[in-house]
Amino acid sequence: MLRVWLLDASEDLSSKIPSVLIWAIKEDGSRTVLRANYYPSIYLVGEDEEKKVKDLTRIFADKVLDAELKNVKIRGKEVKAIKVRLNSTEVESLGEEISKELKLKVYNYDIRYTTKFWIENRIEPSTWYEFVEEGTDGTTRVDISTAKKLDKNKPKLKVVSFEVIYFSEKGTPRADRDPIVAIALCSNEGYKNIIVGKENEILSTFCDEIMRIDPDVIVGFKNNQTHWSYLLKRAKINSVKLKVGRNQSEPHQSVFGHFSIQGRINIDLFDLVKETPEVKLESLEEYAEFLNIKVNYNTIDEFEISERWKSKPEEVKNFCLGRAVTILEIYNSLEDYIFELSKITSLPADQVLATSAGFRVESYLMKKAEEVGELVPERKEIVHESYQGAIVKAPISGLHENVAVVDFKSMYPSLMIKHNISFDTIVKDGEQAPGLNFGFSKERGFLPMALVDLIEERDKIRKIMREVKEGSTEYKVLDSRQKAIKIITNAVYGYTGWAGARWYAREVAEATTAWGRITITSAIDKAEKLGLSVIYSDTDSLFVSYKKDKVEEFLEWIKNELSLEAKIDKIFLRIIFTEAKKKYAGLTEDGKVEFVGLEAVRGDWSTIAKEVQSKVIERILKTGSKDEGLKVLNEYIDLLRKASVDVKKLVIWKQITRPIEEYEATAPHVVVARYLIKSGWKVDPGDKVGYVVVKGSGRIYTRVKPYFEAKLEEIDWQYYIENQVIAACERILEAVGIDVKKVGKYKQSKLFT
DNA sequence: TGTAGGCACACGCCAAATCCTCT
DNA sequence: AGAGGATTTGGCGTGTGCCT
Repeated sequence: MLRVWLLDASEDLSSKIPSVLIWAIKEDGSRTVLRANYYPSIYLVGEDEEKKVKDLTRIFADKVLDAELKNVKIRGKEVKAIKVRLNSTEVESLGEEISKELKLKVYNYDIRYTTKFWIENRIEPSTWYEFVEEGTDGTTRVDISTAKKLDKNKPKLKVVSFEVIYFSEKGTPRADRDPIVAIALCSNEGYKNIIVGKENEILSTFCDEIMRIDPDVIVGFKNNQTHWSYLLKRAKINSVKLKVGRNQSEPHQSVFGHFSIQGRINIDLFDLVKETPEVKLESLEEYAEFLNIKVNYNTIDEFEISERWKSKPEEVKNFCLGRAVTILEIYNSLEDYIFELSKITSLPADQVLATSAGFRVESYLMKKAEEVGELVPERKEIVHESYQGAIVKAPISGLHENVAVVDFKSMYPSLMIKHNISFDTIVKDGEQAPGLNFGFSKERGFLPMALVDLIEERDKIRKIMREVKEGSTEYKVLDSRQKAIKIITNAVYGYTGWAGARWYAREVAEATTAWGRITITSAIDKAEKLGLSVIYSDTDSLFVSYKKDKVEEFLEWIKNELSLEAKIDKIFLRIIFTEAKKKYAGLTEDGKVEFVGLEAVRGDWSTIAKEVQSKVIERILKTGSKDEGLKVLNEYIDLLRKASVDVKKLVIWKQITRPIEEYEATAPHVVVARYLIKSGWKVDPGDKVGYVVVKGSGRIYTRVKPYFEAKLEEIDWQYYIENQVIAACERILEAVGIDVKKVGKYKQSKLFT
């Protein structure tokens, strides 16, 4: 018996029979690689099955191991299918070939061999298993069918973080031209090093150290998008082999720009930043701050890094090493979450972060499909018709006191379960979804089943958590797991309405929102009947005047009459609404001010505008006096008139969302991006461009500059006062009854001419 | 390699309206 | 007074980022 924790799997290219190499950790802590034969299965559906089973084994004798008839389900419908075990890892091309030759519809075929490995064998990555050993041929062979899951804690992984500094005379470093000047390496066993010197030596030392430390995980920031391809290119130029893999191999690009390193897990924290909406500029330092991780170095902007390398290399080295340290610390705080997400989705930790929500849900559903004999439809392009979504009730604008926020608990998943909404339960007769000409049968559907499993699992974990010491390792692992489950649960509804989904079902998404609308509408009516005035409502939440007894009665009614759960999410002592939906700010019982949707939480407003708006609102909420708010605004306007605000606070950041030539309109941020590109900087979709508005006349785009080129003297203060600071505060003050245009003397006065 | 729809808001674009200057 | 260019106005489209 062999007990191992599974790190990753890759196709065994050296084997003649289809096999995988499984990278694993043994109980004694040693690292190992196992070899297992695995014949992937595809399914064929159509006429004349018995005959075609014979044809199959005849025509594709060398490519097919065996074929048998099986009862399976396609979107819930029982069908007979030929299950074919392929004697090949070329699943997709072979599947297509067989399908064409035998004129049968093919299922479970357009999935990568290694992905199928986990799913078909019902093995989860990042988990302990026991296998029966089959012997050894240099590598230990195991029989995958003997896999038995064990409930054991994750072993301690060896982790290395790295950061790279490139030198470029002008603009974004280019791998064909600009050298690497420093690489910082850091391990979770206390190793710390900044490698500098000749480029070929930097590269070989980097490889040597990695091979010596032999980490299970290599973590970086933007390593998929930048570092690995850059390092590979520079290694080639220097005739150095970038040996970092467990087989002395180089990193290789796998699908979708992600890099794989044999036997190790390559993690890019940038993937995590991108899915953290609170982090607006998506920088490492901002992310660290969000996670309450202290940064112990002075940040150097990418635009000045090469400059600084020439003048003060020690500072750059310190920066580089500091970043590596921070990367490691961030990784440490998120490690459990990453591996729990990997388990739930059956996507190796290496890939799970690189994939988006839709693919995580899909991977989870594929796992479930295997359990119940549901076939996996092929991925195909479809035309998506958009459908009606949720209801947002216009708020009663103004300053309110004692407002309770009542939330339905996971409304969409609950409705999908309650009404059995699923792609395999759609029926034209019987009870229909509200306002739609179809409904759902009573027989338990696939999606509700999957959702029930997820919710039950999460409840189970949360129950255990109550008995575990908060802050303990076990608690943290459980918490990571329940968070990972929640993310998958909440994304299932959206998945069904996603055009790229294998199990795309607009009807499912449409019916879910339809029942959602009925639900919230009836809740609003009931609340009003109970004498709770509904100040605002969005999708699954209601803001009501807080009367304890009545709210409790209301929650009871939801439970009994709607068979759904709702709870008081929070109580605002004071709350401000403007006329706009999805925007408000409130003071909670613990004295915190929360901003929702307002400029203060948007990444595309200058810091000064956000700061003034927050301060104005905070003052109003805390004092209850609107005049106090106006006072704050006036103080700040004086500061701006005196030009005594740091340029950094004036930068407006906007994302470039497409290749620059695809823009139709001349937007300020696009003009700046074009200028940057002309100056040798790379601006790709997803990059953020920071600019300031300078003095001049006419269109704004004619007088914008990259933030690092702007001087304080040229700032257009008038713009910042009117279009940023006042713009952000005006609607707020108006909502509480102050007409800034009349009361404020600043709007009309030309300050600089 | 994109979970969904609903929403606000800035600013450019473009044409019509209005203003302004000059004859 | 009227021509004709300059400037303003207002509706609409583009673009971004937020909420649940």
